[in-house]
Amino acid sequence: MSTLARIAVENTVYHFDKLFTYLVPEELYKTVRPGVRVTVPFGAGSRERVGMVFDLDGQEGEGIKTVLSVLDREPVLDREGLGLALWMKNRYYCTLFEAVKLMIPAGLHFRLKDSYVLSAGFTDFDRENYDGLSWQIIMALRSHGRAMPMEKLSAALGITRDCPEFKALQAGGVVCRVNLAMNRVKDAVSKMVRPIPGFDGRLTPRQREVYGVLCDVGEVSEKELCYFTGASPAVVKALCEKGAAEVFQYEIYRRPEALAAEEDNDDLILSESQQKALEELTEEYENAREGSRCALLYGVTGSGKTSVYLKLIDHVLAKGRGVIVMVPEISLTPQTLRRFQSRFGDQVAVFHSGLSLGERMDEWRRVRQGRARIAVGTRSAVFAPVQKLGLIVIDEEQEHTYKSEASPRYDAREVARYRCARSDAFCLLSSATPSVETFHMAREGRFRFHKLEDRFGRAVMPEVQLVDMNWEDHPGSEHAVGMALGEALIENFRRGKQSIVLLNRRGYHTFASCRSCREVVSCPNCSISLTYHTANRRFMCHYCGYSAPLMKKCPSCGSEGLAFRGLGTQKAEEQLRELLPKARILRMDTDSMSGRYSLERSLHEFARGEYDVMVGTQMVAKGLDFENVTLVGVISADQTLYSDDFRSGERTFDLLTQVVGRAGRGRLPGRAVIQTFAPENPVLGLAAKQDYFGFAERELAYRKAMLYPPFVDLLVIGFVGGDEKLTRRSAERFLQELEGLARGEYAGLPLRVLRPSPAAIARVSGKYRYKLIIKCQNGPRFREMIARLLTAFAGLREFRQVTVYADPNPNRII
DNA sequence: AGCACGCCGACT
DNA sequence: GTCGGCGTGCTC
Repeated sequence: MSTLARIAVENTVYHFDKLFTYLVPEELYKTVRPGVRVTVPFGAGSRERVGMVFDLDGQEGEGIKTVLSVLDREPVLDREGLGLALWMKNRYYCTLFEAVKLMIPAGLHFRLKDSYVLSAGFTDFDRENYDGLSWQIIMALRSHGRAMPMEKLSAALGITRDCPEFKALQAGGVVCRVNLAMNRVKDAVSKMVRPIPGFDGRLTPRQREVYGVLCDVGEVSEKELCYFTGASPAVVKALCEKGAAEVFQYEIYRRPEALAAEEDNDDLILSESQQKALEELTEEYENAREGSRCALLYGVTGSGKTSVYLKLIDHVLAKGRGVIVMVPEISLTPQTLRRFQSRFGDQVAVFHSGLSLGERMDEWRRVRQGRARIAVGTRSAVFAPVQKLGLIVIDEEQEHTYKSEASPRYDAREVARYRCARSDAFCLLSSATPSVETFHMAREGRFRFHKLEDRFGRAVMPEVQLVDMNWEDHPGSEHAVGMALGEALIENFRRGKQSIVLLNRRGYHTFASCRSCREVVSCPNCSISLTYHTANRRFMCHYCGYSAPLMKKCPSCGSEGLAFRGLGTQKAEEQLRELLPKARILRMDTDSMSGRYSLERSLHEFARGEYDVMVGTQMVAKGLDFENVTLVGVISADQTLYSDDFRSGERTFDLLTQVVGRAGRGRLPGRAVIQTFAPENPVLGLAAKQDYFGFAERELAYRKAMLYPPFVDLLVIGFVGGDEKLTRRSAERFLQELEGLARGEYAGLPLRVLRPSPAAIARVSGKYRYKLIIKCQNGPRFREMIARLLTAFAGLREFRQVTVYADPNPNRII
């Protein structure tokens, strides 16, 4: 009979994180189970912390402490979730509790508040024995009754944790410290009432009336019952006491989005190629053997990939299994959601960053209890506690948003594959422009490749025109819209059709530079220029949040000649208005779409034809489906090409393909005009031809030659510190240690390490950043070596002021 | 990241 | 002879 439990503890740091063994006291035998959270004493001061029970094993040993309390009645994680946390620690160099936190909605997180009470045996209420402040503390605690959080004590008496009188009271055993586990959000419960049928006892007229209503409706909330009958809660109470009704707690599920009014009962009609893909996928889903639990659905924009997987989901649900659908943030539009909700109704739970804590918690519970069997959402939806998982769909799998850029730096696509392997589920990647990594795997036969090469219905691929802006009259001048695009926009407007204009991200920034000293206005804390925001008339730093009001004089030389460069969406909107004075123009960017529902409303209005032109940043490029859009314009295609990152070609191709794909989705043919200063660039040429395969071959050849993924795995080690020299030396030292291990104990691992160098943005928030790029094969032995290095490095006193982190397969090299 | 332990200097 | 500075090491 085991009395030990192995527990992951919160707020540990990577280099000493592990499962800690605790003794389970007899009175907690029944409640301490894997997957429940407990509080445990931790560290030299045995301060109370939250922990997650992983298992009931453990080795008896020196200095084992005892579990203090249990926080959950029911496990919040199952065996699979616990296994996933262990896997994530190993793979992403995070702590176990960090991984655990990802799988539990924030609304269920506990925060321990340190609080104080008078000691149980304390009776010495003799004022003479205390100084003024001590007496005030005693009185405050006595009148409060319950445990009093430190913040309340501070607010009431102005004391701090380490004020001498307060410490003395603790040392003297008068006051003792306890911890309150606070849930961040209250449970969304309401008092429900239901009748006990066939009651024939005596009732007052009022009670009889209420009982009648209750029998008609069945279950209602007490509030509603009183509202409809005009009775008071006292009547309900009386009914319960007489045995005519009973009350129970019911969780109200707050739905993130209202269900669509129009029901989609029509069965989807698939084209021949969709039907073929569906049949193959269904067959594969049923007969998948070990190792082929993944497939790629490649389909050109507008080919109807969603319809295929909606049908596949039908099949999976019919077999009694659950589904996760991941979509990139950018295309989690109300349009997409509505398709799922109108088809699957309440079975769908939604997860994304726009939900409130309570909403996310409610959705999580519905999934955990099996009341919703489809989880739709962004990156974090991969952790949804779907029961009997049968399928994970990753829509637009190449999107960078699936990789977390903050710790734990997990990749939701990898987590998806891991979960599928564990649950014997099927993983479907879907895209019009698969990442070259995925394309490579499919081509190597690692998983099957299904193609939809034609647009759905009668729609055809748009005709694309690449315009060389070097021949425009005023190259690089204020005029964003060139002749060809301008004429196309006018023509399209004249024909009563809608247009979408994309302004590429980089060009969207407006920065200022001085006409006399040429200095660019930049952030004092970061090595980056400040961006001017018209909305608040301030210069802002997108990295550290620094901002400064619009200035007249140049901050470095003091002359009054600041010139604004770059083109913002507002500027583009103005130019479009000049060009098309009668057109109704909708500007879409994060500034104008800040409200929670303004995006949805704008899209709806655009769909209804209340606008002629939509202009915006990347948010107009993806996922939108309007059949009256027949023209797409790209103001400057080059910007993403110039970043010196190995994925820049891929990002450009993806963006252009996606935005071009917005045109001609209905019956009318579409066209696209792409403006560029580098028309000879092969990536642009291939994008204009919509030749994904040509692009992928070319890109793979480049990746192979330069030794980039998928031919190697990348691991970037980041170093951040306040002192530049020290930060650089820490990177050099890490390299030295790495070389030691790689030549010694870990000899033979395929490895290539680039010399440490400053990050692309060398300084952020006043801290210097260096990086070490490791090209490797990310296997268990390699990870073990890195884990050892990270642990050892944390022990080096010399570099205490430098923080180190490891980022496997980053989106971009910092 | 805390927190205690321990080894040196300034004080009653 | 003791209190407390912070440098060093551990966390069941």
